Amino acid sequence: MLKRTHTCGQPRLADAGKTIALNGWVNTYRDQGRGLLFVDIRDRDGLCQVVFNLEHASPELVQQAKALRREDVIGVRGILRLRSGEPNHKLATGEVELAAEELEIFNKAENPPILPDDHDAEKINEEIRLKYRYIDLRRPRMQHILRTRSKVTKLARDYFAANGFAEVETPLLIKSTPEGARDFIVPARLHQGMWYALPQSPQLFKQILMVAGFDRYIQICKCLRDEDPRADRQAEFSQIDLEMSFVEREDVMTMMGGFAHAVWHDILGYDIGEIAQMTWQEAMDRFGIDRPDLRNPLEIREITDIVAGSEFQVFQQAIEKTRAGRAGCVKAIRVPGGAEKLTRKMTDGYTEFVKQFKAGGVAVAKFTAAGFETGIAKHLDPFKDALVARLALEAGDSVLIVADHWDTATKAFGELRLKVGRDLGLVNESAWRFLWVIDFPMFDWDEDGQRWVAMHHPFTSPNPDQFHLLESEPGKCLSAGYDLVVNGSEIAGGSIRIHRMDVQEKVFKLIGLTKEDADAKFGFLLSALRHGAPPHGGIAFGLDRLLMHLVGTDNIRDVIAFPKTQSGGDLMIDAPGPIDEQQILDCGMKVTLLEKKS
RNA sequence: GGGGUGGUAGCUCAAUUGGUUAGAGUUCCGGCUUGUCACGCCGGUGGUUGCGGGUUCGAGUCCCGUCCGCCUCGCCA
Repeated sequence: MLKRTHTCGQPRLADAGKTIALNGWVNTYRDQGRGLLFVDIRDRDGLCQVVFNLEHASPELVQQAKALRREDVIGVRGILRLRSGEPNHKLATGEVELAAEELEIFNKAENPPILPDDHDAEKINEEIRLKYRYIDLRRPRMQHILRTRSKVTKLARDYFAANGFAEVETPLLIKSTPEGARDFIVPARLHQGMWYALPQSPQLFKQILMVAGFDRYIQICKCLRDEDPRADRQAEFSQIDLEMSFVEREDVMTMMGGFAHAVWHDILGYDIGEIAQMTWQEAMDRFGIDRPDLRNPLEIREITDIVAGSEFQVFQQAIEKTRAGRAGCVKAIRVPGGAEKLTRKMTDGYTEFVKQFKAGGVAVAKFTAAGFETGIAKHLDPFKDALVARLALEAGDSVLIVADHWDTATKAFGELRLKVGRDLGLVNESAWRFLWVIDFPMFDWDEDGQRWVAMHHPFTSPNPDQFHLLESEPGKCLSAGYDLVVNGSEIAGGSIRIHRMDVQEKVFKLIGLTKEDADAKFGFLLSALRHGAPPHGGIAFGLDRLLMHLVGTDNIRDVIAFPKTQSGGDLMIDAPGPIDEQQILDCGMKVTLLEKKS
């Protein structure tokens, strides 16, 4: 085998005169005629031009070189030299070329369905790219992304090892749990009729590792949730998962903040500085979402108190609504300069936009020196002074208003705020805005189930000053949870956990788990908590989403080597697929598909 | 489960109101070409219009069903 002396991106002018050898793929070939043939050879770190001077070559070499085609895998040996023609400044190796004397064709390639070219890739159907992933991954962009991913995981292991963390693997075949996402399930051959579940996270195992005295644990692990994917969500995804003993909220946040600092510093050369903090309530009130994008300057203001006396039916009806113990509300966004920037077509579109979040629509008015104009101006005029003060209105602004249930108005406006910000170009796309969101409620009221559900997960502890509310006013009890948000995207989330059995039992009871259920599902946890559980807490970093930010993509499939489609398929291996009947029988089962409801 | 959108040559796209033999660029194949680098020039191959029905003298185009990709609501403790 003709083995390389350099990778394809390495040769430089300083190496000129040396005999070197390269291994790689034929990126392009440019046949100049009887005597001259250029081949760009590509490997993981770049391109190098190879030139064949065919007049002085053996007939075998001429024949082989002439037959080279894209994606053939070759080895070339020859003398590296300064290019005779103009240098190519687009290539790191652009000043030199390899004058080929020896060529070994390791493998001829069939005419490739797609070419691993970043220039083309943007246009190619992702479906084709996923089917031929082994070609798509040859692209410099994809190589860069997956190598960045590798750098991040190495950085995580180094950083946390230096801070006393031990990497421990937790099992993939575990038990289904009632709360949370749908589990992927696996039949248990040795216990016919029983099922394993694949983990949604190593949550309980890492807590038990704390009980087991490991003090500080980390794992870079796969988590699986059988829910529908999105552009930034896959059923199978990766976490940098950690847990610490003898800590309070701030200790975990400092540790994880330090890691975020190291990542942005080492990968992007960017100093993220001090990470700001905001309570969940403030985030919801000002931004309508628990992961505010602080690059967007628009803010939401509640004006329910101001317009409470309004005759306007829309306001009246909204305020009279109640749900989940919260009164309806009227909220407003001031859009600076909106009188000119927001067209009728845009604002009509906003009404359509918020309907997908169940809101009735968006009311609009312009504000000028003379007062409110257009839209619902006459319903706002009576409250002009108070509204100007609350919203800091200036002439030329527009006001967008949503009146509805609190949760509906909050959600709709939270999403609309992002859309308006994008539409008007108010978001500085190049900025990094980090934020810790803290003081989440412990529980959400579930109208359908008529019960409390854990907002984070049921092992989250109340904040130290909140324990007295746990039973008396669970809806007001705040948790010791924390989410790390960057540019409106949640990249990490965690909490201080409950380490006392009596507290854990109370929470289980509150979310409607009977003692029998709790024992059946989580008896091992309760037992562990009885046998010397230290105060502990942890956090998990979403590795895929982290990478999306670092490499600048809004498609999670770009940062996963072999991702799945929205229907959970792998287009390369054509999964999922059928299995042999014997495999099913081995599990003591037979399969009967139910009729699809029409 | 719902909403939206797309599927035509290996790839990226076009095809007027339902109307001739479904075109173009690129890849690929052949020829030419000694300094190209998205090489260039000439010629050629290449089609189950996702799949299955239907309407029609005639369907890429209209209708019904179905599969697949993407975006999204629900969902994602």
